[in-house]
Amino acid sequence: MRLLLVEDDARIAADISAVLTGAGYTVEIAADGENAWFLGDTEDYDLIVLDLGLPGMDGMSVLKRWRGNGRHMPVLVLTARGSWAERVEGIDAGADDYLPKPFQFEELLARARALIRRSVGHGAATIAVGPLSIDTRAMRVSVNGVPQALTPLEYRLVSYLGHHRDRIVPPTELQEHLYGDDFSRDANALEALVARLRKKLGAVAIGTRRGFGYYMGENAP
Amino acid sequence: MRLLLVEDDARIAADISAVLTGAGYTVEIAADGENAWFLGDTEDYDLIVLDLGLPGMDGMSVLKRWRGNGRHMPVLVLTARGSWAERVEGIDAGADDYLPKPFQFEELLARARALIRRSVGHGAATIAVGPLSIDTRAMRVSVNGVPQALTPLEYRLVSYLGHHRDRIVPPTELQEHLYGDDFSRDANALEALVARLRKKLGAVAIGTRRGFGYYMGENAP
DNA sequence: ATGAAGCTGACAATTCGCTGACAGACACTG
DNA sequence: CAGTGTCTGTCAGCGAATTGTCAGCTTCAT
Repeated sequence: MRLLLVEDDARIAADISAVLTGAGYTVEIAADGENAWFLGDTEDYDLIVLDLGLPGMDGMSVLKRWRGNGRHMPVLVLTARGSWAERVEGIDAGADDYLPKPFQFEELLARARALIRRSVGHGAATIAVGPLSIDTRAMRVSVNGVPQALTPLEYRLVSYLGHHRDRIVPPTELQEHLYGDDFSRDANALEALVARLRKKLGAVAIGTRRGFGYYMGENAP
Repeated sequence: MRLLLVEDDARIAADISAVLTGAGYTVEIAADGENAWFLGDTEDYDLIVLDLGLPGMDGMSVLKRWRGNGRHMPVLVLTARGSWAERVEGIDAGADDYLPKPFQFEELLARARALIRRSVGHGAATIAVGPLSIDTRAMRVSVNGVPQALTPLEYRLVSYLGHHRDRIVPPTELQEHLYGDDFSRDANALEALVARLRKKLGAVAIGTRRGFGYYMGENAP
């Protein structure tokens, strides 16, 4: 899962980023409105955490411009405490959820999970695909009810494919979501990762559509 | 189920009460500390929802006096957000759970249900995980019945993991709960703490899922 | 048939978590 | 006030798990 964190205070940004990274997300940071707008408009994120009150372009304007351009990724807005007017304005601007500052990191994670789930159309904390079940809260994957020992990277891949079940996911998209900005990796790293996963979960767990990408779930040609 | 709601703001009290009543609970309201203490000490409730910052006797003192008198009904404390010191003090005073304000009513209900379930399940005060038993009231941990001398920080870690048994707790979450917003500590501090604990409680007490976090209880693999 | 795309096993580099030693902060005691 | 002991953060080094890379192989589409 790839997140964009828009926050101008470097220290706060580092803290939040650490928490999100610890929860298994790939986090990129934008420190001002211009940059945030550009990244949000051109890149593909699973969630954007947007702090209002930025230098440069105002956070609310950034959000409005994204929505105006038809970008509809989930956006979680961090607001000042008790600012009701801001909330209302934000709802109109197209925010998906709010978190008044200061907040518990745990709550940020819970809301992030909820938003990501909702955005891809699943209501439950556990996603079931064929013989697999993915518990996004315990970060555990079971095959026919038997829990599997997955490494963090493996889990992130399964989780992403599970959230986008029945859809072909191009390798480039997967690389972006797994590795973020870091382009240093060989394309083969992903293939090796898939191979290791299939060995653990069974060959049927992840399908390949040659020339297009990988998928989980039903996707017969 | 009979609940006591301790809240001085009449409007907020009415709102919360309506929600709880709607969920099928019988709700009584105490608007100040003296009254709350009297009711909690003489009546029998399945759960007490306690807002701190009351007129008259302070909420924390009320809680301490209840516990001092041997009353051990579950208490859910509503705290100001981000007040780490308050939380720690509350743990010591004997609170069973926390909810930072403002909160979603849905979450209040969920936590209330969990607390009530837990309290009827096994006497509330002790959590048993494998060879460990954690007496949350006496703040004492035993291994196979043998009491262990734990330092305050060690106890807080065990207690937190015990309350979240069978769940992977990411290191960032633990750091937040142990150290509050102060992220200046080296990540290694937590690891050192875990190492010391394992030396006291036995290596099996706390498990590690590399790349994910720590856990107590069943969580293989 | 043939080249491209994808798979796989082996190996190496890197990261992560554990541990023992040490030091500063603090409280308690004589 | 000095001395002592406890608690906890920091450091450095070790071992192991994780992950990237490479080379050769298989499969597929045209």
